[in-house]
Amino acid sequence: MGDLPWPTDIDPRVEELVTEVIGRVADKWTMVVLDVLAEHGELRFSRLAALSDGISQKMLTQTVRAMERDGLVVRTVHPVVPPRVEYRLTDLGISLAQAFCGVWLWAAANLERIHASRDAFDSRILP
Amino acid sequence: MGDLPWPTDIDPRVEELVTEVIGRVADKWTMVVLDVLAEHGELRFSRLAALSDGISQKMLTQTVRAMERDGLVVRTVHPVVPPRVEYRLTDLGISLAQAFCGVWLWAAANLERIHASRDAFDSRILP
DNA sequence: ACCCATAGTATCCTTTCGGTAAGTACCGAA
DNA sequence: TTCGGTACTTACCGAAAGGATACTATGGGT
Repeated sequence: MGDLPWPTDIDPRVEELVTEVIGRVADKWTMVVLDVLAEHGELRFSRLAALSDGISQKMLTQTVRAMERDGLVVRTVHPVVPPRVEYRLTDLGISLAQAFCGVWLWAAANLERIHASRDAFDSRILP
Repeated sequence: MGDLPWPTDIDPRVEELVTEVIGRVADKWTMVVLDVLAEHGELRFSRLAALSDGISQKMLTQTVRAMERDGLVVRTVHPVVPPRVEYRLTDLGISLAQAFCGVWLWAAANLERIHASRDAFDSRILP
């Protein structure tokens, strides 16, 4: 085994950093926001909230700030009243969205297998 | 905008299910275990624990059980004493590992950009 | 003088996460 | 008879995530 199509001989120090970055970035809301911004381009806060189904204002602010810090989105504040703030992906954010595309497609393609497996597992252990 | 290289016209009901699956699967420990099993093939519980750096016994049991339920790993119990339990990825698990490969490579390739962005962000808002 | 809209903060509170530590079952070896 | 080795399970507890709600700042319109 170990013959998967990617390098396995990575510096463990780098591996640790990568794990940390993935843990940060592979969060539910980050992926949703990433997806929404990838599909719709630049969006204002309230529109982004409406499109990110189920997110709370607090979580959206938090998510989008962390993404800005990581260089995934740019946040443009227009000094007007009422406030107008626009969010869009950076090149880095777009490249991450493309990387996640594989996971997204995998999930879509295997939805039924996963649910079938869950049902089988549950009826195996519960009466 | 919206000209990203994947379909955007998905049934919202499916989209919701996909989000749920991704949320389930894109968990820190699941990704670590997935990676370890992809690299090492079949492993016993204690070896898997040792290779999944930083995980507790409880979390490993929990993670691996959820993965079994979702059909990502098979758990083989050998009825011997002391107990011997082996874990390996299913085809579904392997395909997920491959899908995440893109994210992994992205993280490895952009580590420095991310940390640079964080440093810049932090020195911009903190004194 | 008052109201509105937007993009937040701040606060409270509940749920979940996750670590430690202890207990369990089993049988063969000493 | 007691010990050891493996793979758990259970109980407990503090930390952190995350939802709901209320509050803030601002200036233009009426």
